[in-house]
Amino acid sequence: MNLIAKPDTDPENPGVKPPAHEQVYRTLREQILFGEMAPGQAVTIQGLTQALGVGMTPVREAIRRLTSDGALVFQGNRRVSVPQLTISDVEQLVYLRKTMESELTLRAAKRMDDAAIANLEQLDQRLDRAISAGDVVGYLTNNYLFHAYLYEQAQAPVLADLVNRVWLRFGPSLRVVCGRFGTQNLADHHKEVLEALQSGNPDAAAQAIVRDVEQGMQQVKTVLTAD
Amino acid sequence: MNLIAKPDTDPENPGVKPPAHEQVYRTLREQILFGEMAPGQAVTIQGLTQALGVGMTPVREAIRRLTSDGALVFQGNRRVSVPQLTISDVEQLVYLRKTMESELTLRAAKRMDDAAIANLEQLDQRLDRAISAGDVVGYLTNNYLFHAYLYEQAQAPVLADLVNRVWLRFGPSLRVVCGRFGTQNLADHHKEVLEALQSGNPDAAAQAIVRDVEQGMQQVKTVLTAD
DNA sequence: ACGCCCAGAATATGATCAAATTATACCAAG
DNA sequence: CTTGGTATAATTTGATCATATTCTGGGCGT
Repeated sequence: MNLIAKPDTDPENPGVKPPAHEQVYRTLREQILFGEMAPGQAVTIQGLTQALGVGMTPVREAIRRLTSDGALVFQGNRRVSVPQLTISDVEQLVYLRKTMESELTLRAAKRMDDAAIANLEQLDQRLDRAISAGDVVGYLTNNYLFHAYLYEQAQAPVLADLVNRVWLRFGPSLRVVCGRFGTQNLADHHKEVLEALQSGNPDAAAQAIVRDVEQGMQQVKTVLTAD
Repeated sequence: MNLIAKPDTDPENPGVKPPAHEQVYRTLREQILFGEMAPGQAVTIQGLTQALGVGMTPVREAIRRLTSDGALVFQGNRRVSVPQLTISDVEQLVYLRKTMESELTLRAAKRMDDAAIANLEQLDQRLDRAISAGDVVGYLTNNYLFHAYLYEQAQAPVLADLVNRVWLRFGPSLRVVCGRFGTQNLADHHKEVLEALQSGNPDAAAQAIVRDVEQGMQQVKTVLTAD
């Protein structure tokens, strides 16, 4: 075994360098999740090879994964684009989010200790700061991180995986919501979630998440019907 | 021998030839779904290029889609293999199947007319013939087709898409179930579903599907604990 | 308006490089 | 002398790129 220091500067997983197609996937995924791509926007392979400075094979693989995730859609002929949600889509996503995210919250609440709850509270404070500053990308990022950390505590990777897939579908639409309402008017129910966790009431936490989902998705539906 | 269907003999969409990566994806997907691949089995890119007679780029894209589906898993290093389910995985899949498939059945039952119910009954009869003949692949195929046709009637593509993803996860394990129990002992609750549909009782149909899911998943869990 | 032609983009292959697993040889200990 | 382990060599496999081919879509001419 070689114990000599490696010139690898990966902060998260030292010694392991993710392949290019993995990096391209993560980059595009974040751009979609945090509203840097608009619904209906076309995505071309050659455009991404130039923008990201990699070959086309990694780009192709990333696009395949994202289409399988529902984050991108085939446009019949061989074009892909960011999906535009219909009312029916949103209504199905609401059902999925309510059932799966409440279940995840229930499981997480039964497992979280004080340190984990404190971590979650810290994430929510960052979210509040982003809202106060009117930072749209910061809002979307920290809102996602809040939910993702909560669901990670449930120790249910299969469920969490599907929820992530669902989030990828309405990510681009969230950006449109912020553009219409602004970050100031985006009240959430995270405080209720935290209070329920601190008082050891899993059912109350799950119900608060359901309210959070309903309120957020209602805004998406409002923006869609406005077109 | 080329394992991929010829483009000229495409039965579904005449005149349109799907690209190679799409055909590779469908081929592998069916092999996983219908038990032609064993849990834990390694999947190599170069092996598939030779077996399917195509280049490596289409194979890579198909593998990326399948890993995103959860039908294949990264093995830490850059190898992929057919996943081996844990008890926790199965338990999460049970929750997902019960909530999503009962919802889909509910929606389908409210929409289906007599012709659609007759089609479903015909699919169930084919399933019975496969069981009588001891045809394992025929059983798995027709069982999938029964559920897939039912859920398709719900006109809820987002929900149906996620259910498909869930099925891909336990597909390989179903083959093991058949190997242990044989097709003769695989009672299902399809007749109850059909009766509920014919008598116009959506709730009863959904409850019958829940029983079908519970019974099938119980067998998977039994096989897993036997190891 | 209809059909043909051309530019551009996507598909697919093979070649090349890098990483990992397997095989082999060598050394040491019992 | 055999056996266990480790280090090294060889083969297999994965990752990436550059290139050739095919197809879609728009523009031009009739």
